[in-house]
This record gives sequence, C-alpha cells and structure tokens, in this order.
Amino acid sequence: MARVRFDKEKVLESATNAFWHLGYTATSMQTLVELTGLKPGSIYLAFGNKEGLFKESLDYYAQQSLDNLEATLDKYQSAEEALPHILMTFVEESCQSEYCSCFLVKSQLELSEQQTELKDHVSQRLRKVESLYFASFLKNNTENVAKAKAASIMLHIFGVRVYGYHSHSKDQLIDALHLGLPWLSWPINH
Amino acid sequence: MARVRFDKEKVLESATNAFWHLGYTATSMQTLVELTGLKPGSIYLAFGNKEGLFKESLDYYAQQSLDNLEATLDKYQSAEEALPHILMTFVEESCQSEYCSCFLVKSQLELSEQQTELKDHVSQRLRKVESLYFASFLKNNTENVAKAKAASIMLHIFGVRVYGYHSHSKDQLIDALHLGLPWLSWPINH
DNA sequence: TAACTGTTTGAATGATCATTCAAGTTAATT
DNA sequence: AATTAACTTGAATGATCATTCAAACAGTTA
Repeated sequence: MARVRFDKEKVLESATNAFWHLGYTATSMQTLVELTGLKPGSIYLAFGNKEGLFKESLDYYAQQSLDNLEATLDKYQSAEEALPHILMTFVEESCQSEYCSCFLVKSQLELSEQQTELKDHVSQRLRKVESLYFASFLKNNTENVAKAKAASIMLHIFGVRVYGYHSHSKDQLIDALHLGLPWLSWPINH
Repeated sequence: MARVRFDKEKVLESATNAFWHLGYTATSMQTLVELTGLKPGSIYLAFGNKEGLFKESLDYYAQQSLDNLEATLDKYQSAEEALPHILMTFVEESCQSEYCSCFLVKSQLELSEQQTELKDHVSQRLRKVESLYFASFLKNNTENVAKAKAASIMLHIFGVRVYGYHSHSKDQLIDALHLGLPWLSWPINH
C-alpha cells in the first residue's frame, strides 16, 4: 500500500498510550511497531526517531488536555467555579484501576538532566497549563493573587496526580482539596 | 580481596544516586558496576538482581528520609510548627540546579502496572511518610482533621516535588504554600 | 504505457541490555 | 601447612535495544 499515508492521528494515539503507560525509556521501538502497526522504516521516515515520536505524542496529549481545560473554563463564570469540576474529574480519574497519572507529569519526572531538550519540551507544556489558569484567575483577582492561586492549583493537581497513583482513597483526596483550596466555589452539597 | 566484604552503605549510596537521577529503567547494570565499583558477580550475589538492588536503594533512601522527618517533627512542639521548616527545606532543595525531585515520587510514577511488586514497595514507603504526619497531627486534632491535614500536606509535598522539577521559582512556590496551608504556624517574618 | 516519486517493507546491524559462572583469591579452620 | 569456606573477578551469553537501507510497491505525471 505504498503512497497511502497511514492515519497519523491513530498512530499518535497508540504511541501516546504506550509512552504514557510504560514511560519513555521502557517503551521500545519494537513495542511501538506492534502497537502502531507501522514498520520501523515508516516510523523513522515520519518521525525521525524515537525521540521525535515521543515529542509528537507529548504534543498530541498536551493539546487534548489544553482543549479540554479551555472548554471547561469557558463553561463557567469564573475559574473559581470551574475548578472544582475540573479537580473532581481528576479525582474520579485517579480512582480508576487503570489510572496512569498524567502523561506530562510522568514524563517530566522520568527525564533526567541529560535529556535537557525533552525535559524542556515537557516543561513548556506544563507551563502553558499554568498560564491558562493564571489568565482565567486574572478576571477576578489582582495579578499577584492570580499568580499565587494558579501556582496553588498546580501544586494540588500535581499532588492529585501523584497521590492518586498509589492510593485510591477518593474521600481523603476530596477532603484534602477542600482543606487546601477553600477559596474555590465548591458545590454546596459538599 | 576476597573475604573482605564491600562497604554496603557506600554501594547503596552510589546505587541510590544512580537510580534516583536516571530512573530505574534508564539505569543499566553497567552503569551500576561503574558507579558502585562492584563487579557484576558481586552485585548479583549480594542483591540477587537489578530489582533487588533497586529495592534496597529505595529502602536506604526512605529510611534516611523518615529519620530526618522524625527528627524535625520532634524538634518542635507540634506538626503545625515543624512543617513550615520541613516544607521550606523542600523548597530550598527544589531551587538547586541539580535538583532531582524525590526518589520515591519519581520511582512511583515511573513504575507501571506490570511492575506491581516494585510499585507496591514504593507505595508502602510513601504511606509510611503520610502516617508519620498523621500521627503527629493527632496530638492537636481530631482523627478526621488530622487525616485531612496529612493528606493535604502530602498533596503539597508532591506538588513541590513536581513543580520544583520544572520551574525554579522559589517565591511562587512559597506563596502557593502559604495560600494552601494557612493553618500551619508559618514564621512571622513573611 | 513508461518513467518517476513518495511510501512501505522487514531483514539486518551493531550496540547495549541483564545475567551467569568457572576460575581466582583470601581469610578462617583444622 | 593443607583444606575449606566466602567472596570477588570479568569474560561470555543470549536477548533486546534503536536504527538503517536496499528492495518492493503504488499512485502520479509525462
């Protein structure tokens, strides 16, 4: 089937899942070949190398996350109202048995100082998320407060992403979020 | 020099550092051989295999962390007084250029569902930390409050460990901690 | 229909991986 | 001094790693 380019979206979805679940180092090209259905040559022609495919997978995941986030933020009057819902979906996710934390967070922590380029790539995407929260908080807050609130949200999200990975105790997680983020507009029925 | 057992403490320190900085998968036995100074045979006799050495490294790190934590908690009247100091050291650490997050957190996120045994090993150590905070909070709080406070602390610590790995902005981190943990006895000057 | 161009194919490559084990070494025991 | 026991040594093993590339293929163009 030469001259019939593969479905890049599908390939990226498979690759993203592999890297997300197994990690960058532990995901072999052989695994990628199996899961994407592409032959090595095709992968290398399309993405250059393993690192290239990883980067595009990161972008694929990050773009989805950002789109999702933006949509939810737009649905509510303020970030203070939207965030309880966002956080609750994160908590719900973290309770599922196949929970795999956040691809960006996992990647960030896996990459070492030696892999500066990849690490910066991930950092950039994470900062984009924070700046989205920051911009949203700016509507009802001074710049300093918005900055602190955005950072506090990031701390809590990172926390949920790590905490939920080893302990599936939903109630405890929710209590901790209420305690740490009392300035959010939590729904009244607890 | 047969019959002269190697210095296990030194070996574990080297191995811990390697695993901590590079991650479990990315640390090869060859690297371990170089850094510990042991020959492959000696490592396998003493630790069984790579996984065994990794486990002992985790324990070595976890024990040090717990000892440190316990000592600091004992130095102050309450956990509410001790924690600002503990958190500030974590923030300080996160600002250093060679910062490498927390070995336990990194390992937890690197291990996948397939490596159940190793993952549980790490989870257990992380839970021990939380229960230490919990026990300390019990002195001045009801059980429910102590539990929520301990969870909130864990969220913030995980947050610092991830946040600090990609963004070295000390002030932002401190502001976020003040915002999220107002019930701690922060020192008056700031 | 013949030549061309961009894509796929998959076996091959050499490097590196975790692990093994027979041989060597040294201290303790007899 | 001879033997035994405990440990170290490091080359070797086979598996798996990321990557390459010549050949096959199928659309497009001339």
